[in-house]
Amino acid sequence: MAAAEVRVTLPDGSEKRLPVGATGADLAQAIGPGLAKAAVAARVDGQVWDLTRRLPDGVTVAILTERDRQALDVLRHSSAHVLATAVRQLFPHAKIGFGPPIEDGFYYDFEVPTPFTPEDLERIEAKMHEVVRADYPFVREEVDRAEAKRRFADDPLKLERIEDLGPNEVISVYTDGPFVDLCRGPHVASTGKIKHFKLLHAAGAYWRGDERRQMLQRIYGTAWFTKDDLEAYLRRLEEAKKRDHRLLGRQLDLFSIQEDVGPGLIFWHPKGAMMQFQLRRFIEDVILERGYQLVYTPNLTREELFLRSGHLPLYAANQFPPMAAGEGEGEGVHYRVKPMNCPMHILIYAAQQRSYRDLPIRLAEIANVYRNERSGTLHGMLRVRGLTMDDAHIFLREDQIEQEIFQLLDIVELVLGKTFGLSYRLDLATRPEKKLGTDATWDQAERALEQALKHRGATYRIDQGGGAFYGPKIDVKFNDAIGREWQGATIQLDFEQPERFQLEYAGEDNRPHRPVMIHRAIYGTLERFCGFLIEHFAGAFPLWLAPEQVRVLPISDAQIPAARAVQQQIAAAGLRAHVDERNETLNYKIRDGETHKVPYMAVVGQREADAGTVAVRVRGAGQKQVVLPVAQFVARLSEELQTRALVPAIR
RNA sequence: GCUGACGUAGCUCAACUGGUAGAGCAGCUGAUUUGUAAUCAGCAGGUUAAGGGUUCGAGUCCCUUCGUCAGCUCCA
Repeated sequence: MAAAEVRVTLPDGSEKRLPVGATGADLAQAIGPGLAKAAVAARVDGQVWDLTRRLPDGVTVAILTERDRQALDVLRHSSAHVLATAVRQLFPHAKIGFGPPIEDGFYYDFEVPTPFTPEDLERIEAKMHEVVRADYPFVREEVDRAEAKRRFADDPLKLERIEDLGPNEVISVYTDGPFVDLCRGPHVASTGKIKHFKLLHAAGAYWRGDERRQMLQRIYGTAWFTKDDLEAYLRRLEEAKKRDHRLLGRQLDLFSIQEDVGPGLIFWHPKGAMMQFQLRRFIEDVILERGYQLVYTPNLTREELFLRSGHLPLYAANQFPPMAAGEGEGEGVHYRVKPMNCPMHILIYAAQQRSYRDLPIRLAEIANVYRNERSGTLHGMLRVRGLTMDDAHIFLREDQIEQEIFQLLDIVELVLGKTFGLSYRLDLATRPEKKLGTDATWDQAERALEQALKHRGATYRIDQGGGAFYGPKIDVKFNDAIGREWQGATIQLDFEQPERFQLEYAGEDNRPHRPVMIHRAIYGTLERFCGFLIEHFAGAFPLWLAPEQVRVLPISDAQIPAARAVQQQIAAAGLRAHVDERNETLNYKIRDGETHKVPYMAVVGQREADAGTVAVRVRGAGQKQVVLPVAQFVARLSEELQTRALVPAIR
């Protein structure tokens, strides 16, 4: 009888009849015992539900198992509740904030009088294991607003949350054993499902991310379905630690930050500077072939320039304060260090009359700019105050925007995709709250970028409110060798500054027209990109970037002259090589070369000296060695260098 | 900027409840002349981040400043 049944559709399109009141768990059981065992949650008409909720008639249901990413989020969300359960037992007066799943785990925010110590975390984790062993079911209840307020009368943060819920929202409450939380859900069936987790660290976090509100104490943890996954994740954290560019930067003598000079200011040591030089040279070649022109502009300017550009009202917090002019100049004259190059390049554009025939005009400058980043945000080379941008500003007609975006995406593909072998994705970042210009120009600019992306056939995501203050942008996000996401390249469209500077070009109609501007960077900044490269390659750079490409190792002093001759042949081919003439054993020199991640070591013993060969040791390849005539060795390396190969030519 | 933790030799780390700063690696010197991831010995190296305070006595306790780290926020 139909009234006693509900009908649900499965993902394969088939239909299943269940008794009224059947839950997701019942459905899984009806499909098969294996699925019932593996089931974590149900996706009901696209929404993830607890397995214990009753299925309405006519819905489409998919049973989520450990293989579904959404199931992992459910597990982590439940883990956050287990964390809160444990914290409430150990700290009964802790007020509870939010506890969502995140990228690789979960967190929960608590308001407590004193921050959690590492010892607290150990105790909390132990208590969590007790909660798991107790295997409390997660019980969902729907309550009305008055009831919700009554239940959370002692939790001001939750009360605030309840106030913010819309009038028609269903208020649900989940209970696991002793712990009750206001929560949308869903959850796993019981706390016993959570087995493989670990608390990672605690840190302060503002309530609702607002720095004017009180600071809560956030505990981060990670949780996985299997022990292997958990261990793999913890290994990944270890791996990330080993790749830390601050550590490798010191070990490989690439860069330093000097307390005497100030935070966020990078000293590029000779080896790091060589990398920067190679990166610069590469990108300059690429853009010069594509119609760009190099310019150099001052680091300082009268601050009126930034008033005119619109920086001062909206960007002053990120700029260093003004400095007075020298003696003899007017009292009121103040200078600023530049945080961006755009106004400078605009002045070059405006320095002469421009014709529609000249456009696009592409002005590029790899220049230092300085931004007064908040001290707490600074981080090695990845977030600095002195930035070397591979910057360019393109002045063009509106009808040229699309073509130019295509060219820029081509450059991104050439540099990030082809040369560095990175996979990346595109974000379209739209107008932020603090912005210049009218909604009409923003509409126009956002539409232009979106059109270009669509016509290109590119896939992209929308980053709502992520744009620059003067215009929307396409941000390029790429992944490194261990799966982390980075941002560098950016393409920004700007209708605003041409307006503010009254830029013009003479059109075909012999009348003045306003050009559009594109701001773009491919590496982003050389600091961040270099920091990324260090972590991505774990310091083992491809040959073309490696500061030291070949180390020639004489086995004893007797082979030093032969080794020097080899070094000269290598250097003559444009490769960076040096001879390790130190009075040490071969083993020592090899260990030193490996720890410094030199791509090739060329061992010269008496046999090689006599035969005109080298015994080549490839970085990381262990004892395996290839004996080659010097000329052949040099030829193979030259090829590897020219092609900017990512894998060694000799293996 | 905010919250918390931290700051000892170039690097990694020691130094009991306050009692004269110590080791390994790196560096220098010498011996050794080495065949694929550390040869041996000796020497040198520090106003314990800076400044102030408490104390007979401070690396250790207190205050201020600077910096670093984990986050929040922000972002190339």
